[in-house]
Amino acid sequence: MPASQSRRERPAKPALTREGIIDTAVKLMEQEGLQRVTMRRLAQALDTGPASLYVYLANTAELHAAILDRLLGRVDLDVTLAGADWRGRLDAVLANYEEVLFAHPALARSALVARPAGGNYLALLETLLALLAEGGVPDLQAAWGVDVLLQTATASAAEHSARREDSNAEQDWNQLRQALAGASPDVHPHVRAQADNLVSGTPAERRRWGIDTLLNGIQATTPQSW
Amino acid sequence: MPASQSRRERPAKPALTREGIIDTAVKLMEQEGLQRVTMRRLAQALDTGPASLYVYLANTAELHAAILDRLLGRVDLDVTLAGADWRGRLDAVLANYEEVLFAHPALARSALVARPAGGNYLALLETLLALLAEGGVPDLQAAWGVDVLLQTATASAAEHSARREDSNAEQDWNQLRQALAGASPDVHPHVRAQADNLVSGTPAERRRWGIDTLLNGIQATTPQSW
DNA sequence: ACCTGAACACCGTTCAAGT
DNA sequence: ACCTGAACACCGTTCAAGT
Repeated sequence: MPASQSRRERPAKPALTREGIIDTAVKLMEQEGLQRVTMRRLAQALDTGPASLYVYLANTAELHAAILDRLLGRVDLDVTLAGADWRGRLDAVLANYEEVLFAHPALARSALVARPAGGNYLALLETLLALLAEGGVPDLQAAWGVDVLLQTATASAAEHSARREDSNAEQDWNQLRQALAGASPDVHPHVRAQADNLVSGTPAERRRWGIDTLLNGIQATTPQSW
Repeated sequence: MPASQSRRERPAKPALTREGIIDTAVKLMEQEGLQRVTMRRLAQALDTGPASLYVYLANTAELHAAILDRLLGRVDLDVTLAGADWRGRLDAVLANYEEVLFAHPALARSALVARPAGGNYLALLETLLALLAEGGVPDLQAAWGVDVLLQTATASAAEHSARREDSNAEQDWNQLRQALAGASPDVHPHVRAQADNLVSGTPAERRRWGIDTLLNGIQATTPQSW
């Protein structure tokens, strides 16, 4: 019996690869949330020490970016809504993008800062640019527009998913409602008058309006116009 | 000599108060950055143990929220640009808001998730709502609009300041430029064609266009229109 | 009521040494 | 080249005990 087979308590430990590490990281995130995907825990899941991961990943930020790009692969870019025009399809893609991020607030937050540069992000950009082109949006406006569209969708996902996950975020929200409703009509007349409007609408309604607003603005606003 | 004066190596240790703690936290942040404002370091700066802070603050998130509201007090809401219309003034307020957040990327990031409910935030909302009202923007559109305007400004600050602070974020950016420029004309034709446009413009130009785009959209888009 | 020492249960990252 | 044990320098939060 060769020495390599003498101890077989666990399934053969697979060789470390960047892909394999990220696979495990995604699984770990799905089971325990991104906040549990630390270098140490990930190493433990891979049956090694944390130092080993630094052969494949420069730091935690790079790990999170890699996880994000993996997740972006789940966004359905081939939405074929029967009879939907380009706006309807663009809305569907962004809604789906938000849904994917919605499951992982911390990831959405990191997406706002560390732009992914992976293949799946490129594919998402391509789809959005194609839809804007189909809608006759001039090139530069479309290019700058996708940025704002994605930024809004990402921020939205970060906010709403955090509100669901952290009980603190929900408390913050209630505190804000109270502060708005209790605003003095003398000091903050507009806030007071608009207290209800400021918190009205479902997340879906807000998103829908936000995207529509952005699209209307993007179509109407030439960068050189001022 | 009373016992209370027998040891006087350091200036009399001031009694802990929430305000005092946050004062110290803001100073600490200015000197060493938000990432250094931990419960432990803050306690050290206050010449006490970390457990003492939990009498006044429920957790680190609450600490960061309090710091944020303090900083919001520095946004100049009385911009009186000679001859500027409401749009010009709104742009100035948001530019100033971004500047204030720009100095502290981590804070900008937290602002996206934990909405501040303090007095300074209320004052900012009031100013923005007043400017939109002056511009004749219908109430509901104005209420939903300030949200998107602030969200965009916040996300923008978070992104650009992170790029300045983390050398990693700058690397990410360069990687993205490369990925865009190197996109295959067959697989990602729109991305390839728009590679330059996607990264063109200064942050200021982008912000200006973004706000203008948003305002045009907000004015043109009724929530009930679909 | 307010404050705190000490502990619990963790982190990221580096580096010299091994294979 | 790849991998790792061990260490360095930290974290947030709790809780029993003190004043």
